[in-house]
Amino acid sequence: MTREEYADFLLPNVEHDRAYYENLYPKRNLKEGARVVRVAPSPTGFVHFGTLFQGLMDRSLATTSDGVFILRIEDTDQKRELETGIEQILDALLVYDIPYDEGPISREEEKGKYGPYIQSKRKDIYAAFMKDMIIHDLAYPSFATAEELEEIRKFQEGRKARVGYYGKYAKDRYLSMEEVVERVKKGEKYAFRLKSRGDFENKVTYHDLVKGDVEFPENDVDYVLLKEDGLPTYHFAHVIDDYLMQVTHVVRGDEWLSSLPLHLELIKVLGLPSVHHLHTAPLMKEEDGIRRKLSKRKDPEANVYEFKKQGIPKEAVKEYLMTVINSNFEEWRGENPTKDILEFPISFEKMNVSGALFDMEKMINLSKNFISLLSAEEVYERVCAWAKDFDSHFYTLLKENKELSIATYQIERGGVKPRKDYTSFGDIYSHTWYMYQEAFDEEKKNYEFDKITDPEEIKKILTIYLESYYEESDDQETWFQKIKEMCDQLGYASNMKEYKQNPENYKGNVADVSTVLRVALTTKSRTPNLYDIMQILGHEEIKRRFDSFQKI
RNA sequence: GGCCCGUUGGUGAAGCGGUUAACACAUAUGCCUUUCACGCAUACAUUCAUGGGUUCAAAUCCCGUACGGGUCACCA
Repeated sequence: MTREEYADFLLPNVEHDRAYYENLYPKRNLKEGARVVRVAPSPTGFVHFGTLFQGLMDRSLATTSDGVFILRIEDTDQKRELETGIEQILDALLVYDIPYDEGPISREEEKGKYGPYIQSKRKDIYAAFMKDMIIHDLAYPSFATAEELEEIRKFQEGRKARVGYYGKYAKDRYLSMEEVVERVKKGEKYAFRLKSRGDFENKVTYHDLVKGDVEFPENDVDYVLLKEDGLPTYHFAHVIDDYLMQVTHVVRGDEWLSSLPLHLELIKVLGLPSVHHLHTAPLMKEEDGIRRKLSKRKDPEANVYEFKKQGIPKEAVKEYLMTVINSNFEEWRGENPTKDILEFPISFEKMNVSGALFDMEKMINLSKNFISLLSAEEVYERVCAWAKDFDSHFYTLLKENKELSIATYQIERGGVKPRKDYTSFGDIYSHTWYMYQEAFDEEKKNYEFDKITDPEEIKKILTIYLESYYEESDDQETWFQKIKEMCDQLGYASNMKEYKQNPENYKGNVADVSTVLRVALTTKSRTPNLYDIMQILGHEEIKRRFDSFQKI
């Protein structure tokens, strides 16, 4: 039996050979230095923050070098696959506006000439490569069951030996073709393993673009490459895909660093051109004094959907991500406040090596700043889009009160010192509900009177103000002048400096009186400019709110 | 346990043999102000995990230790 016949026997019905696929894809015609990168999530749960992190990094790396950004779905684990996993990934990249040049656009359709981009559709390709490996005696079928592997492990642990299927422990690598054929014919199940030629005693160094020089022993473990179900493991699949898709830079989380020796051996043994690697540190979370990776299971903030739900603008999320990816981003942003985030010259050297703590405060700050720079109309558009999905009550309010909403967002917006009190779109209602008549009547009111709390005094101020001083057509200066006049009449200081010098001469000051008006109208002691609020509410509504207060 | 990687303020970090150890977020105080937010000002690492070495000189180079993280699957 020749090795070719042997390979045919083990992998029948494989339509094409390795060379066929190698000639199938045209060589990419890119300019010098162009980077071809890919993000390769597996559809096994909600979309992790890390996927977005890597997606943005890849998009940036590709864009700044006139390269290509590929989305590839790694769905070779059928047990863990989620039904809507692929859709969620596609949706997340769409929502966060991280476009890819090649990849699936739905479960059936895709764009790009180097596909398929969903690994489960590439089964034949992996089989073709495996067949080639069998012919060249680089891999072998292994019948080892989970129980047998467990036994080997226990034995190794008992002797304090390194665990794993390697060297003399890898019994099946010594099987003859005849023995294999016999066992296969008996119906025994098998997977394909690498026939490693590495030597653990041999140290090699590799230059990772993020981690720098890394030294480790050669791989000598016969890892499974093709599983019993015919699907490849990650190690086998990504090496072949990255080769066929002509990826130049493998960007991935640093949990992969320890399997780099295996990947380097595969690349070498298959005779593939070398690629650059970037092993990036994960986002961490600190809890009870210990740091750990942001976890899908335990941390809601690891789910990208959470940010959408909270109403944090996608731009702010990306800005935050970029500050973690390259720490000099903020400096650049300071100098280029209006440029597209993808114009930032991202660099390998600046990528963080250790693993940053996820900082929600920082993200909120970025969100706040971003929202403060939008126009009132933009805020309205965005908050509507958010409320449509997450707050139907607010959504109807917004739709029925477009002018009023925009006028409200206009308060202290624009100019060099824009107001920054909205931390997210989800936060806006709590700052603005009192502007809507309907909401004002519905909400449970907790009047936050501060200095002046005597109900009779408050009622007196409101009555006198409305009867003798309030004039809707007044400009802000006149409006305030009149409040001051009222203060003088009622024994409150109209001049703050004077009041500070001799507080005992007065019942209170103009700030205290303003607070009474503010609270009576909004229930809150802290609001944006009161004059603007009163202009928007209008005479009638002001009177209505004052009157309703008189009854309490 | 083996093998890798890391350690500069509360957080992200700049720093690449000689610096008052940048900057941003957070925190505190003050100023401004009709409230709040904004803005402005000031404060916050007597020291770069730790011990030793090299050097005229170390956060920066070397070695050890401690601590933290990752990984040791027919999961990715």
